[in-house]
Amino acid sequence: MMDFTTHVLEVVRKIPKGKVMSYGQVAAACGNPRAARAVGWTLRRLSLAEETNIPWWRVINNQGVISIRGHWLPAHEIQRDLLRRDGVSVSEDFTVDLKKYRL
DNA sequence: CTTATGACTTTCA
DNA sequence: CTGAAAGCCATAA
Repeated sequence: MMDFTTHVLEVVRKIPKGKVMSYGQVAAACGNPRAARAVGWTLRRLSLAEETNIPWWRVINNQGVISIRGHWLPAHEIQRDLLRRDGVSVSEDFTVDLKKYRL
């Protein structure tokens, strides 16, 4: 049994290209559908750790919107570009069609 | 062990 | 539709 953090990293790393996953979805994959906040906490730690090996940009909230509040860098802009690079259409409001891209 | 925080989610107005 | 509040989980101090 992996730790919650490790499990989250594994799940996020397994996200297929052209698809997006919500924090709640990732948390559910870890066995705790309510631990979405914990997922965000862990991923935030990753960005700071420079461990960009993980497609954290494919992880968004259940609304299909990039809720990053930009504390250290304009992640929302970078994330939109990365998602577009993956073939995901992102609106100007940083909204993604979960109906199509939600895994 | 207790308190505080956070890239969330859901429900009510 | 938009806005605010409460709830739940994990990590850090």
